[in-house]
Amino acid sequence: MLHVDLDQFVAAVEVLRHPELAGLPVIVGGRGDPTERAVVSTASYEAREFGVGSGMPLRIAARKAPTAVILPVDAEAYAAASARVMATLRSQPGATVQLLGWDEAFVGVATEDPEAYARMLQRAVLDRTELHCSVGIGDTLVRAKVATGFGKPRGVFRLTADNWLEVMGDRPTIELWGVGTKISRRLAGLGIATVAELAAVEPAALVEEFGPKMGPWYAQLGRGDGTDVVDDTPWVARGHSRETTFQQDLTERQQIEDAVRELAARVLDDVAEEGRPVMGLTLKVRYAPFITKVFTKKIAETFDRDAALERVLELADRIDPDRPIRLLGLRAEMPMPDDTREGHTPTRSGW
DNA sequence: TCTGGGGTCCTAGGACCC
DNA sequence: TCTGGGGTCCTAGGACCC
Repeated sequence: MLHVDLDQFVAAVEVLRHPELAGLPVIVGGRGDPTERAVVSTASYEAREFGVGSGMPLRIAARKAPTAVILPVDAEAYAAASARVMATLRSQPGATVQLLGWDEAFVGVATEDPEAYARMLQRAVLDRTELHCSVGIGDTLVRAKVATGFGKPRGVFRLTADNWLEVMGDRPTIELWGVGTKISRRLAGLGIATVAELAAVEPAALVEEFGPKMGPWYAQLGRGDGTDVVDDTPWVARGHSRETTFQQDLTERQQIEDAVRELAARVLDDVAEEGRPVMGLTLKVRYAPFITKVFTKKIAETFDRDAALERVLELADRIDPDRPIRLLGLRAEMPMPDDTREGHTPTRSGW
């Protein structure tokens, strides 16, 4: 199968409608104001030359790239561009498309010449959307996804059981899809630093450290193994959430209650729009950069907005009003129509 | 002059039941 | 005269992804 990833997607969409920005360092993040608490969504390749990357505080990005053009996030524009890209992929002969996000998808297809098919996809996307993409080819989803990184920008790369260790073996485990800073550090603590070392480990040996599911899962990741099925079942959200980071910390009781009510309205509207009930609530409170508390409440399934709001306010009673509040978040969980899957391996998108 | 916002899934521990 | 063992549900927290 193939994995398609748009190159610097958000920045590319902005350049399309602001052609004068072509070739300039462009940073998209927050409301486009580098004095605010916000982070970089995407940086153009020119901006990356300055050491700017996604997830970086906007304030720091602006300091590193003083000449960069900083634009606000325009989610609707990216969603529209994304829809055109995905429609293009779906219209290709024999293609099964599994979305991974705004700018990524797996494409399942039976073909004798996947490289030619990949080039054909790139051409079709460019013709219809003026956007460039990179394509990974693999015999598992994991290998296809990792392969794309070697194809960037605008290229094609293939990873299979035959060349996986040759290409990935000496690289640190953090380069695997699903291994981040924490896990790579814990693996290193077990003497496992490289992909080859992870691939060689007995899956059961990782159970003690990572648990019955994640332990064997990481061993499998090291080998690049996993499913090779592209699943185009339409995605159904498990829940909806909203978060707000306040530009100035909240300190007054009334401010806090107002903020909770506003958050609840937005989240419950999202749920109501789908015509689905709420069955769980999670309130997140950040008192300081690293002190976050979550309060969870399972509730009787309800379509009643006022009833749900009551439960939100009950959770909010647990907020400590004497500590300044930097962030509030609320998540509503919805029952899954047919949630009877059992004995599943971890199923984060694409797994 | 640090660290957004919207998602997913897993794990551990306590409560409770038989 | 002292605490087994299996199971489920719930809550809180952690980790990762784009």
